[in-house]
Amino acid sequence: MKQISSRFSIAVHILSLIAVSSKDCTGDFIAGSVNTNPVIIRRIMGMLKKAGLVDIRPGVGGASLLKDRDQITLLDVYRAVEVIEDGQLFNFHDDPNPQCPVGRNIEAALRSEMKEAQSAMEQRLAQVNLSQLAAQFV
Amino acid sequence: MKQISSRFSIAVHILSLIAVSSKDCTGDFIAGSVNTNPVIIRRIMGMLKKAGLVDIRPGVGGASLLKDRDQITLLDVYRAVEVIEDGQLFNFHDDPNPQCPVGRNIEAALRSEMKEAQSAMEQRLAQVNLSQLAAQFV
DNA sequence: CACCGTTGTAACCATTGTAGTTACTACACG
DNA sequence: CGTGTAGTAACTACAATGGTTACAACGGTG
Repeated sequence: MKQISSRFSIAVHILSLIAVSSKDCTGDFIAGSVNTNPVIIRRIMGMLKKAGLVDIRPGVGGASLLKDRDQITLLDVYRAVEVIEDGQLFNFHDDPNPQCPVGRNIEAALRSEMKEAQSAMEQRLAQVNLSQLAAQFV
Repeated sequence: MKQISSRFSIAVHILSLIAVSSKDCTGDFIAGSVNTNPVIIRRIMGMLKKAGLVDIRPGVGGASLLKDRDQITLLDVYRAVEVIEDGQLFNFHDDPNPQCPVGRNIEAALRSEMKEAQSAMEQRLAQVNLSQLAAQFV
């Protein structure tokens, strides 16, 4: 299966850098720490900006957090960069046969469980914020 | 992002059919209820067979469960069909820069949280078995 | 045994998401 | 104005997915 995109881990990396770094964080500087192309960083920072997590200064460069470090959770970051259709982690096969009792009823039953499982994961992500994470790499 | 493959929902559909159906479940019959190509069904049933969940009779056709309905959880099905590298739902970007304090330490910290989030989802899937699901479509 | 329906695969295709690259424009400041 | 940065568009390469056709292997039944 396709894993959840590394955009998420890169985004967390970006925000951590901005959080702990006193100096100006330019896209190229971040790209050096993440070890990837600056355009990748700019794309993801664009998503973080759109989500209202960071402020980016065009022209002169540099980024800063728009919220307090302990107000940004991993779920916020996940939601900012993992744009899925309808936010549904699980895919459901199209058009089960309504003539069949199983085909007719399985969708509602299974979708409910899928939603619960996804929610369990998201709740766990919501428990961790940037401060807690940054404290782990002293 | 790419959603979790519909193989999972189809696999649950297949097992539900086998569980509630008294007559022989052939691949073509199941394909009719799922509303897809029989080869898709055979591929997924092959995974379920390899996982030890079902027994399939070649030649004459027909499948049956190898475990009791309440001994097969959604997590069993998920693990049977969603084969990910190392079983890791989250992807982590390669080779953060070890020269940078953030790049050097973020991987361990973040991987730990990713593991917890994935585990939370899987634990939720493990709470539901085929009997409970089948009971929902009376 | 011959036939028939089924399972088990291999091969191929179109579509989509991902990650990366190059190139260019827009912007802010000294 | 010149420099360095952000913001994008366009393109490539690669992999997963879902689907399709085709064919071999298998197991009963007439």
